[in-house]
Amino acid sequence: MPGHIQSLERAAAILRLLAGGERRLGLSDVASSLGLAKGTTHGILRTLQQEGFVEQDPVSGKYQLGAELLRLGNSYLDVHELRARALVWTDDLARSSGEAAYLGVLHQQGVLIVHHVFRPDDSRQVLEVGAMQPLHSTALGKVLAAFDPVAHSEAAEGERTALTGRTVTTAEDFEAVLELARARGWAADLEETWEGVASVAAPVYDRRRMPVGAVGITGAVERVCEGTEIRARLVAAVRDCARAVSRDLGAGRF
Amino acid sequence: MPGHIQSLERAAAILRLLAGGERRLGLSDVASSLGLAKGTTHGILRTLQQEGFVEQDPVSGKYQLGAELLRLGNSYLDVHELRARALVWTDDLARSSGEAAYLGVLHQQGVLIVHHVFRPDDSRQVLEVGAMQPLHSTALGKVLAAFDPVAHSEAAEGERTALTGRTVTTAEDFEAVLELARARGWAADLEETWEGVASVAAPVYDRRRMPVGAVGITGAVERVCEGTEIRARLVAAVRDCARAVSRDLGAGRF
DNA sequence: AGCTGTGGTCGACAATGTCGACCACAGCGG
DNA sequence: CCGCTGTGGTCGACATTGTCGACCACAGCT
Repeated sequence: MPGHIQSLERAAAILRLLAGGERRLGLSDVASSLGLAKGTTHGILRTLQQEGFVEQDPVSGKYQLGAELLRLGNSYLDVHELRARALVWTDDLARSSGEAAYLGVLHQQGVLIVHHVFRPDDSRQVLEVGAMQPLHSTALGKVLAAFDPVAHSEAAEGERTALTGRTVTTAEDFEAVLELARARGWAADLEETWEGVASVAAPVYDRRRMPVGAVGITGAVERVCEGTEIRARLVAAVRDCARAVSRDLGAGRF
Repeated sequence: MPGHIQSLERAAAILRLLAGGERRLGLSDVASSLGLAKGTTHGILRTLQQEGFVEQDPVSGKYQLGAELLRLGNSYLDVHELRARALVWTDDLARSSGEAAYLGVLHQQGVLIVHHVFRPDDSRQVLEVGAMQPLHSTALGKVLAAFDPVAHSEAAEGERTALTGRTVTTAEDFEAVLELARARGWAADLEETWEGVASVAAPVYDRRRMPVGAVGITGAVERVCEGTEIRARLVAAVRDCARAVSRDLGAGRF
């Protein structure tokens, strides 16, 4: 049995390394970072380059990620059934709530944003599709951790770094937060990830009633909150959206 | 010399195959499509799955692209210098022109959209970042083919399929179109790709004065055109934007 | 010049990935 | 109900394939 293909694992490690570092990396950097021989690293990089997964700056010789990854990532979105179903509903959610709407799924130890609808005003906003958010501090992450067992263990085992003064970091407090989310059917993030920013999210279920993702909205705490709580109207809008997407996926009535 | 790593090339072929087909593919489909033994294919797929590049539907056993590709594709955008410089200028372009703005680069035989600013109204629009456009019929593609020698040979060798009745397909006509683009410094697409849709684009240069991409706008022909020509105001806006981005990249004055 | 770094090449060696037969299971039709 | 045919998946022998580390050419500093 060819357990796992070594060269592929190494290629993946190289890609992740290039994705992590802000700027381009040289051949020697890559080789030493992964503990590989230069020749080996060069062979992998050359092949990755030929396939378009990696590009090389002709003058400096440094390597960076390639365009083919963007194209394939886009194709991933096309195939994604959850995202396809959620497109129209999240659009309505952003419109009715007046805030940016997000759709996230569990990926490794975080939430991967697979859809993002801009807040419906003319402000300049950057698209966050493909970005990762922490499980322990965001509304999307808490929802996943509360309702998806896999996400729960990832969140429990992972580190809970304090991103603001309000971030929940201890295991007991975090479990209490998840318990509350399970009881209420939704989760909130009150300046626990970014100062001045709050979010609400609710789970999306598939036809087997298994949680497959979370939808939510994020916005300035002054707009999203009323006192120390999320505005009830927004909570209702998010939950309605999550139910609508779940129904589209075949989860039936609740 | 380890020419090219076979297993990596095969893995890339599998990913492209999965990206091409609309729906998920089974192990046997993949193996027969690529002419590989099932065992070999399974080994590659298993590794790709472990690395997150491929996901497997637990019930049907079919394979599809994985979330890690989206994450890496997003990282590619972060590193992309051209895109980073263009962010603010394309935003202004969309605002001043009232149309959707695009930034594209050459990738294989087409234009890869690396940035897309929605038309500034409340209509529902789908993000096209990561999508590909043809070189021979779109304004972005013509600009690249006219100014970038590599793009030119790709376009000349590639097939020019007629997407509408107005698509330029013969080699002579196409070269004339490119000559016009070089003379004017910009290119147009008057319903040559989609019925009722027109676009304008201009080239972006880097610090070595080499063309590295193209910016442009796309919109309904009634709004973008005046008679049989693009509105002069929009052409000027696109060219200004292209110059601004080029200047940001260090191309200096023209 | 000479040093030290870079990316890149080469060839020997064996670890590695490949192949094709084989297995367990599921769905279908007789 | 039972084989048939399809699926995804496993296994072990074989040799192809990728790996290693020394080596090369070049560039930028001392």
